[in-house]
Amino acid sequence: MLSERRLEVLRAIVQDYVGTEEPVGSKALTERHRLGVSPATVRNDMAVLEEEGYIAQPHTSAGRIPTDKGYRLFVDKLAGVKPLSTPERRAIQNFLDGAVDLDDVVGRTVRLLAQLTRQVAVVQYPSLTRSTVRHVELLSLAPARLMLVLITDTGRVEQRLVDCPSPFGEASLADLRARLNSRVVGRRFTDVPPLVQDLPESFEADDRGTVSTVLSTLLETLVEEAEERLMIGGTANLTRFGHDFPLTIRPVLEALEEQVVLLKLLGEANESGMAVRIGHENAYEGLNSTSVVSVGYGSGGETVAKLGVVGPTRMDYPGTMGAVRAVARYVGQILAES
Amino acid sequence: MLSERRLEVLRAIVQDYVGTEEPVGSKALTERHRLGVSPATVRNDMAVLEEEGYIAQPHTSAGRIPTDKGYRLFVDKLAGVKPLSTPERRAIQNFLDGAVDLDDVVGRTVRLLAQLTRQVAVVQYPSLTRSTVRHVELLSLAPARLMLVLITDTGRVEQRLVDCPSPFGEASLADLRARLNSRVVGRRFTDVPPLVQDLPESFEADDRGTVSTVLSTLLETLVEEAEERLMIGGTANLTRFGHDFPLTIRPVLEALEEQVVLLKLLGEANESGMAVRIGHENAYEGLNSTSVVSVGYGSGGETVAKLGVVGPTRMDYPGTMGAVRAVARYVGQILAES
DNA sequence: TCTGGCACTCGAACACGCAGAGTGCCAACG
DNA sequence: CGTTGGCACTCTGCGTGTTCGAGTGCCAGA
Repeated sequence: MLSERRLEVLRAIVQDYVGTEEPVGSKALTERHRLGVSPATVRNDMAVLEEEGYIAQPHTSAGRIPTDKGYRLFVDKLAGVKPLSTPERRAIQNFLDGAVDLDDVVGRTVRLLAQLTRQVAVVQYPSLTRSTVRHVELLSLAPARLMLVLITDTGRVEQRLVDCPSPFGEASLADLRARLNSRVVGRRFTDVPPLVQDLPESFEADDRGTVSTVLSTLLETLVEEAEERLMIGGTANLTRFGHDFPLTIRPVLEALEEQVVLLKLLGEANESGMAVRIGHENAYEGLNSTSVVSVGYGSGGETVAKLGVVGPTRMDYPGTMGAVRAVARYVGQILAES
Repeated sequence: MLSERRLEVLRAIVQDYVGTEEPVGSKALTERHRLGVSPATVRNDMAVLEEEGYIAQPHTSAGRIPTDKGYRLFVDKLAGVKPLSTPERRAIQNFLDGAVDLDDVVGRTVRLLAQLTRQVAVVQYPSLTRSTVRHVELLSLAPARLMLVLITDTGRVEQRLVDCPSPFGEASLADLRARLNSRVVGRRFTDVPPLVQDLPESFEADDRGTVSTVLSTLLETLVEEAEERLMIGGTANLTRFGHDFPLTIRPVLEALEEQVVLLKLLGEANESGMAVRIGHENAYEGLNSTSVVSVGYGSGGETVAKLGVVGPTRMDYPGTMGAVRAVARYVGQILAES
């Protein structure tokens, strides 16, 4: 176990490096932090920290920079979550309150998060899997063509065209609509399949084919939506990375276009709290030099989706975590209200 | 007017520069193109071209690179649109045919375009302004709360919550739904307002407030959708820009996040054909070192939206224009089928 | 009008030297 | 034993000077 002072030295290194983006040496450390010891002592401590793998030197005779392991220790033991200032909180709330629909909520959230953290923001649309059905609507577009519209309690709407095997009368349509709704409204998506399985049987032989088709389209929609949507913003912040440009930024941009990768990444967020994945802790190779801070959000204690930011491992963790948490909280509130 | 050979020299310069990304000199030109004259002659021609503003030297004693004006001439007079190969066409069609809904069509289109041109692709969702109404649905969520769902002929669905000033019975609801649909189905969005203006009058006094609210929400939806949605892809291709990185890429990323800017940009696409905006021809400053190739697409001769790519001014214009045009054509077909 | 030749210019690449920052180690001190 | 000051060493970064080569402009001649 590292002594108290050595931890303090590590904290100082992380803070300075995050601020200056330059390797930090022993002398500068003692000047900028009240460690109460001389540079020589700090040097000894640094040697130990390096041996343990918490810090490293880019080249001989340069200052030290934290390793992924060092950041990990910093996040776990040395840093709190920095709460936002009251004006910041107020600004968040005002900004989010202006949203008119779900797209707008997500859009505003992503811009807000990007601006607040000055990093790339990723927001997942509220998940359908956890949602409940608010309404199912069936519309007749042509004699043998229906449109199925599904409305969720998070305000999301999905529509599908259905080609019927045989013409379907208005009366049957109204009947199906009524029965379908009475069975599934208020139910969770995952609970729906068994509830509608026997529906075709109660219809006339002529209509059974169509009813089955409608049902399978409905179930398909639920499943397909497990592949969920994302919104991304703040990519211009990537240019702040600094030195070794194209090499760093390219794989990140590529990763951001791979929705699957991002969803997996967000998915790793711990159910309860916030997840911080640092550098190589990210399974996806392109993000090995970035950290991902993610958290779930939702209304009424239930997590309906995740959001987070992607930035350089050299980021202001307390501030970022504070911003991410605060935004998630307010989005949850907004969703609960609508 | 420039002589035939000088135009030929300009074409050669553009082609070589696009290929090599390096300033091209007189000697290299004569080696790589059968111009039939000596380097010295080419030098004289280059001096003229430079005087006229078609090419420039980065520094004295470097080769020449085309200016925006040079590219303009190249695009207008010297280059055709390079048609895609048959396998390419087939690949496009196969790829787009797999789409299941509108989101998917747009998503696939953007990926396709980015991959084909190796540049940033921008695709606008089919516009509502030009669309017609396929169906309006009203659902009762609570005694004084409705949901308005609007379905367009391009398969797009928009929903809005409506808080009623007074409770609204099922009978009135059905009545309103029927009358509304009989008036607006098949109509263009822009034609709708006058058609529904007198609707409230035909309802009971108690319900007029609600009917007005519903109508204004509907009209609002139409207007709001003038602010249309976009999908963007292929941003990782920006890293191919090369040398002077952060300076070039940053404003482009910023522009890409400003949907308003992009919409305006696409909007400039000529009704009939393709638009190519080169460098400083772009009104938006951040895109001064890029070119935008855009074109409208739609089903049945009608343009419902635009799509295009953003890339360095040093791009393969014939190839890019060919790809953009081909993709637009196939997307139009797909939309017409669904 | 085109061509070959020639002097000139300028940027890229490389070597050199210097200053500054930072380290590791050691001996001395409390 | 932990801490401290001192010292020699090792790098990187930067500015300078030099060379090399590509490319130009101009001119005289075909």
